[in-house]
Amino acid sequence: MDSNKTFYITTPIYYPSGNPHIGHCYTTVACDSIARYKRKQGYKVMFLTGTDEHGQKIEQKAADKGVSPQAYVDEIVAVFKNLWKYMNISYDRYIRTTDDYHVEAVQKIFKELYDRGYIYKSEYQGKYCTPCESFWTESQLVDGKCPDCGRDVKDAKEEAYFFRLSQFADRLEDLLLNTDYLRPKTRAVELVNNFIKAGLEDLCVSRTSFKWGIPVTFDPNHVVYVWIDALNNYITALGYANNKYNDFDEFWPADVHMVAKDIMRFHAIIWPAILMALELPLPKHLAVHGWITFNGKKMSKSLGNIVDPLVLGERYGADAIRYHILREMALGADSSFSNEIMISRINSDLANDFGNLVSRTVAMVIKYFGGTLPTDRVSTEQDEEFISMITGLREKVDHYMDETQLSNALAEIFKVVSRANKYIDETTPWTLAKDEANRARLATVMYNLLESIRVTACLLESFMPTTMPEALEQIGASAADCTYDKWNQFGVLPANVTVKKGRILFARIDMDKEIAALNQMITDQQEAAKKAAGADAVTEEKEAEPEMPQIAFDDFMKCELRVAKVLTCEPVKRAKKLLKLTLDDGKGERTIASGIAKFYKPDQLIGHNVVVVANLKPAVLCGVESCGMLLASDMPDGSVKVLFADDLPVGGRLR
RNA sequence: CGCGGAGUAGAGCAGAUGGUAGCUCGUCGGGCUCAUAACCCGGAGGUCGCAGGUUCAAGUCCUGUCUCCGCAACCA
Repeated sequence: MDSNKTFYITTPIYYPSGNPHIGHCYTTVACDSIARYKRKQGYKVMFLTGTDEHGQKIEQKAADKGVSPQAYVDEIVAVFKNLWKYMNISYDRYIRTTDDYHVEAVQKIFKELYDRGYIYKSEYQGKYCTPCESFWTESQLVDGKCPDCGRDVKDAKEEAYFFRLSQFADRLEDLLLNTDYLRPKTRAVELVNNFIKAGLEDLCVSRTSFKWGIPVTFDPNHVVYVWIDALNNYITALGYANNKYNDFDEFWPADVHMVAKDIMRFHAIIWPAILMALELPLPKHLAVHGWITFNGKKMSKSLGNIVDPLVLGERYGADAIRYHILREMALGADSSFSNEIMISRINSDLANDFGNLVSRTVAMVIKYFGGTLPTDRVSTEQDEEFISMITGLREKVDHYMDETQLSNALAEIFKVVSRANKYIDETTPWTLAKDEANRARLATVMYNLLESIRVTACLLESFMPTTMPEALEQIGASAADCTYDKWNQFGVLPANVTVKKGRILFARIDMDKEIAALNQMITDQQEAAKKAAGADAVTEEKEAEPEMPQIAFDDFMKCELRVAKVLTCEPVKRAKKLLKLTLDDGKGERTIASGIAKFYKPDQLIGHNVVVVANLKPAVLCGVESCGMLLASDMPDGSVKVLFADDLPVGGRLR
C-alpha cells in the first residue's frame, strides 16, 4: 500500500433539465463505491461529480417557468445534492459549470485552442426556424419542419467557431482499438467504423442562437457550446486554467471516467481530442455502463416507469438500493429493473444470507457464551477450506474493483457469505452446545464465523457504507480490526471477542404487499400527472398522446387525400423500415416510401387500394423520392395498420 | 449485402486459449432448528436460435441462415 498513490474518478456532470432518476443514481453509486474502496486501499482519492448547467434547453425550461436560468438550475441542483446526501455519496468535489472558476477556465481554454489554431471561425449551415431562433440539423427536423413549433424552416448560415476534430482521427482510432482506454472494448469497433472511418467532421463549438452559456471572451456574440464547456469540467475542477484549486498535477490524468452508453461517444472521441489539442495526458479508462431498463423498456416519463431512488430508499434503505443496482448491472450491458427483481434480491442476499448470518451468529455467541468467547480453541479439517476462502477473498475483490466490475466483486463476496451459512450446517453448533466437552470446539466455530463476517462486512462497506459498520459493531470488531491490511488475514478479532446484539440489519420485505403498494403509487403518480397535465397542459411535456390543436375547415381542405392503387412494392435497400411503393392515383403513377416494412410484406399491399396524402411536399428517403404518404394507424402494441380502401374508386378524393 | 452486439433450463444471466453444460430466482422433495417462516442438501427442467462444416472431440472454431437489440439512416 503506497500512501502517495492518487486515484481520480469522475461521474459525468449531469444535465439538470429534470430531477435525477435511478440511472444517474447508478453511475454515481458505482463511482462512490470505487472511491471508497480506493480510499480504504490507501489511495489519495479525488471523486468528482457535478452538473452541466448551460444550454438552450435549460434556458427554455427556465423561461417556461418564468424564472432565471440560474434560479432554475439552483433548484434542481439542490435536488441532486439532496439525493447524493441521502445515498451516502462521498464525493470530494462538486462542480457546477456555472461556477466562476469553471467559467473563467473554459474561457481560457477556448482562447488557448484558438491561439493554437485548433479552433477557427467559419459558418454553420443548417435549417433555421425564425420564430424559435433555433438552428436544426436536417436530421432533427420533423416532417421537414421545426421540431419545436412545427413551422417552416429555411436554409441559413450562422457564424460559429469550429474545433479541428478531424485532425485527430488517426490518434483516436489508435486509442480506441489499441489501448484499454475503452471499457468494455467491444464498442470500440462500432465507434471507429461509424464515426472515425466515416470521416470525422470538425465540431461546432460555439453558438449565437442562445445566451445561457459561457461567453467567448474575444467574440462576445458567441457562447461556448457544450463540448468545450462541459467536458472540460474534469480538468477545471482540479484547477486547470484557474486558481480555485491547484491539484491538477497531482490527480491528472483521471483513472476512471464512468459514463452511461448514451454519452460514450463524446467521451471516447471528442474529449480525448480536446486533450490532445491541449497536449495533456489522456485519462486512463473510460468505463461505459448500460441503461437500467424497466421491465425491458427504456425508462421514460410517458410510460410512467421512472423509478424514483428517493422513494425506494425511504422504503428499503439507501444501502439496499445501492446493493441492488450494483449487483444487477454488469459492466457494459443493460440491466432490467423491476420491483420484483429488486425485492427478491434484497430478500435473498441481504436479509436471508448476510443479515441472517450476522443475526444467528451473534445470537449463538450470546446464547452459548453470554456474548464473550472463551479463548480455548480446537480446530479440525472442517475449517480449512472455509478459512482459505476468507483469506483469499480480498485479492479477488481487488481485481474486480480494478476492472470496474462491481457486480462480480459483490458476487464473489456473497460466495463467502453463502459458504459461512453452510459452515454452520456442517458444524452444527447447537449439537456441540449440548456437551460441555465440546466447548472449545464450539468457540472455534463461532470465532471462525465472526471472522468471516468481519472480512465480508469490511469488503462490503464500500458498497453499503451505512449498514456495514453496524454489522462490524455487532460482531465486536474494532476499527483497527477493519483496516485494509486485515482484509486478507485470519485471526484478527481478539480471541475473547465480545459481541453485541443489534437491530436487524436488513429486514425481509413482504413481496406481495410491497408490489401492491408500489403499483398503487405508480397509479397515483400517473393520475396526479394527468391532473397536473390537464390543469397546466402547456408546461408539461406529454409524449404519449399530445392533444392536437383545433384546425379550421380550410386547414383540413388544404390536405388532398386520394384513393390510390398499389401497383408495385419492394423493400428499400439500406433501409430497415421503408417500403417503396408505386401507386396509381387516377392521374398517373407516383412513388411513395413508407415506413411500414416491419409490418407488411410487399404482396400484402400490391393490388390493394390505399389512401394517400397527394399534395405532400416530396422528400428523399434513403435515396428514394417519396411523393406523398399513405394513411395508416398506430396500434396500441406499437405496430402500424395501413388503411385499405379497396371498395373506393381509384382517384377519388376524400373529404 | 451500412456498422456492431445478442440468441444457453420457467425467468434473469456465467461460460479466455474447443474435452463430462453452470449460477441466481422459481419449482418439487428431504434435512436442521442457532437464526430475520431464515439456513443446508438433493431432484426435475436445456437437442446451448437454425442448417451445414473442421475435429477423436464444439455452446466454444469456420460458412450460411433466421430472429431480436443498439448505433447510423431522410419513420413523410
